[in-house]
Amino acid sequence: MSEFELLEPGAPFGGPSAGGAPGEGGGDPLLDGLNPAQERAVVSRGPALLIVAGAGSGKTRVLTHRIAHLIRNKEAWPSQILAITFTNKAAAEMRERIEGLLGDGAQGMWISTFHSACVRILRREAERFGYVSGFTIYDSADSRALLKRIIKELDADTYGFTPANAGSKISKLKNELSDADDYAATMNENDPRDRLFVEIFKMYEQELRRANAFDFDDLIGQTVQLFRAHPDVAAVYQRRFRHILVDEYQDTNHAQYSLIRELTRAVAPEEVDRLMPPARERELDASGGIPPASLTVVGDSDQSIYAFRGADIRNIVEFERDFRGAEVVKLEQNYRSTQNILSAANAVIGNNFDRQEKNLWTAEGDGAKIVGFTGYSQHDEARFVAEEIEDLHRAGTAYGDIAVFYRTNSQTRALEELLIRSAIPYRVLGGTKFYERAEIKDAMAYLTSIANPYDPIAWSRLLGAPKRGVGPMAEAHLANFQEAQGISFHEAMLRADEVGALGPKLRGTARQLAELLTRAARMAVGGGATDDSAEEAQPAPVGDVLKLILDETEMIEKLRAKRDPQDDARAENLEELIAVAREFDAKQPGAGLLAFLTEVSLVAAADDLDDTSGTVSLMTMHTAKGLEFKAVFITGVEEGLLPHQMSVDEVGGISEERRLMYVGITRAREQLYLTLASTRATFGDISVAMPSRFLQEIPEGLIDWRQSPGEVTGRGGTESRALNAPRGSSSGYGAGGPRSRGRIDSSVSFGSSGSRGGSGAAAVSEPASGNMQSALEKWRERKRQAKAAQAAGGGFPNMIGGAARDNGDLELASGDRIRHDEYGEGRVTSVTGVGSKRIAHVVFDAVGERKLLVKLAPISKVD
DNA sequence: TTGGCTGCATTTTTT
DNA sequence: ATGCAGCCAA
Repeated sequence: MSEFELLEPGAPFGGPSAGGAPGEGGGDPLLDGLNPAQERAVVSRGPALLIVAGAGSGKTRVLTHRIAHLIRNKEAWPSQILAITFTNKAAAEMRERIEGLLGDGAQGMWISTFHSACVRILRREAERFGYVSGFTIYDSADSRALLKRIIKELDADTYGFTPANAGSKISKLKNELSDADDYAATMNENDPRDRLFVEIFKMYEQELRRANAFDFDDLIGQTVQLFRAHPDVAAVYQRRFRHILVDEYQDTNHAQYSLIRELTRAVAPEEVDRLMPPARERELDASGGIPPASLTVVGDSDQSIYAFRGADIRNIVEFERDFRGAEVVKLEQNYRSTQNILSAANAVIGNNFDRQEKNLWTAEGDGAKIVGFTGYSQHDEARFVAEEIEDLHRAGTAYGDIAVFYRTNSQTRALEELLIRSAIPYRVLGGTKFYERAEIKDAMAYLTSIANPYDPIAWSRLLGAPKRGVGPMAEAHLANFQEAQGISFHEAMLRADEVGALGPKLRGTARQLAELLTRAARMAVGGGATDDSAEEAQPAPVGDVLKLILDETEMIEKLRAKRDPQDDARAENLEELIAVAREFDAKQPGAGLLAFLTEVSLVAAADDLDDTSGTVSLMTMHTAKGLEFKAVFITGVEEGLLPHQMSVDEVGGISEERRLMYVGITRAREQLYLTLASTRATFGDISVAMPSRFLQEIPEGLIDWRQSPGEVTGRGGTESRALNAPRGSSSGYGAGGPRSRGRIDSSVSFGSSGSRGGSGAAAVSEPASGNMQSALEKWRERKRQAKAAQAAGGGFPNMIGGAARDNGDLELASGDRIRHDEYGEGRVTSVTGVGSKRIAHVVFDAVGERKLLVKLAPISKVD
């Protein structure tokens, strides 16, 4: 491949810097404006370097400048650089910044994620170990689909196995580079569950191989195995990459660590002799081997938040012991946040006992105080967030500079609802990703199957989408035939006539489908030219292949023909997919179907951040890592949520949650909001939420409570103080500045007729002190208002009323007269259910009998 | 075989 | 509350 040609010119290897003495300032533009620690991190040379980079300490700058410095000084060729990041987004940004420093000089560098780098290697070397270069990459949904079949076949569900738990167990093992045999060797022989798991694991591996597919974890693990089993293959990369740089090193797992180890191994003299092309004199050390690559890792153990998926914090903690002669540079000066924000971050993280001391500081000022707010419910909390965002926006902060973080994806609902209502443009990062949508997966299944006609998951999926009368029975017959003949699924369908059990109609359908896939496959590789002319045979653009599939299957038309408005959205998503493919074709002409599939498989949540301009960003705190915003809201700062309930019994769980909180806090440049709710609905039931312990770890002077937890629970006293609520010296509700607090309550009834807007605004416009008395008073006032709102009736039934409306303690009994916004008046015949699930059976005068959820229905009592 | 209905589990974070 | 899975009827 062409990358290797870049090795040609004689390059000095890790030797004394050939040119311009670094470090002497000397107006080197790459060192201008760096602080001493940063400069050291750029110019240091040696076998290994650990850059301990606190949040916001300019590590990307250091990393990019270090690479540019190596190139500029002719210490390395671009092709000898391997830079590994965690997300594609980070990789793209790094490449961009290096190009900014070097121009075209960045050509030929490998700047990618662990996963992309491994795919690249595996595709090139796949044949060596029984795979084909066109292998499919299974995402977790695909893995689960496969596991589901296996568990069913083994009847393992009766032992409590689910695709999810078996999958995560397998994933954990693979991250440790263990296989089924390793597990079998250490398991309890007498435990049937263990033995069954080994069965599942083995069958899973076998099926993956048969499908010519890798799962996510394999990408790393198999690359390591490849290097270990084939030293000559490893030597190619060990020789090639002279400088390896790894970002977010604290989040590497054992497999990734091993990969780095393999890549930074010296090449033994006897391997050198087998190298193609022959090694050059200057590449060799005294023994006749090739010396190990230099390794630079950047990380911050305080930001390690992926232990749950195998990240091993020891990788960074023990780096110095691991890589002899390693130098350590600490970056502690923060260039991102105000001192108040940093103090809060330091205070929180300081409660983790087993950490290296590190203190972020900034030369900038204290900045604004952190704002705290406690809502009565998650809707109340969300409303506060929405209103603050409006205020920020009015005051000149762009929407794109604002982010809202949360612990779990399910928290987006309430937030989205209020943002929509407030007409605030926003986007949700992560969560249900574009490529996880059913219709997109359907369409992608065709492309996957074209690239890999042995993939049963893709094939099975495309059979049923769109519906064409092929059910489980027909699928099983075809699959059996496929397996018995050892042919691809496409061939099996092409020869459907030989499958006795199939009716004539199904045979026809199968053949037709096979012909379409074959035609598309021929298009994808290049017009089906003969071997000799293969070079001229141009592979068709991915967009054209996709278009052919969608046209022939009429997937879009069929969706449009349905009545459900959701299906219109699905059709649009498919149009969007075509656009995505076309864009890919334009950006990487001739890259081909396989490259497109790879890219799609490896896009991460944070990757589609690119076009964040003009919208508020919503994301989990995990997704937020590596990003920064002028204003940040951290929501749901409650016990059970942050720290999450699931983490409390796990060893080290709380510490990890604390680091997550730390990551969240340190994303903010100027303004930080911490919000929570005193009650939260989970599974439809409402439960009381306690403020997070992390709140108490923040010095009280740093937080300006707009509404403290004490005020909201009504049990003010103790909690107020514990939670730094302003005692007496309240900066309470409404005293916060030139804003009209009234909006908070008026928006409760947003969407209903404006008839009671006035009273709502009046009710809370008076400043209140943070004591219990007034908190209670306010709470009562709120209730009164809510009642008044109901009594007023009227309003728009279609507004997202459910959330804002909460009839709460509305008591109904058989015989009561009520008024419904839509149905008019009626009489209650009975009330069933309890609590929030009470249902009123009502006979309406106009429309007859209806069943209504008392809590949420737009109803009120008529006296 | 499909589509609709009912019942149930769901909520930790992701390359 | 919602979405998915499994069951049943057409």
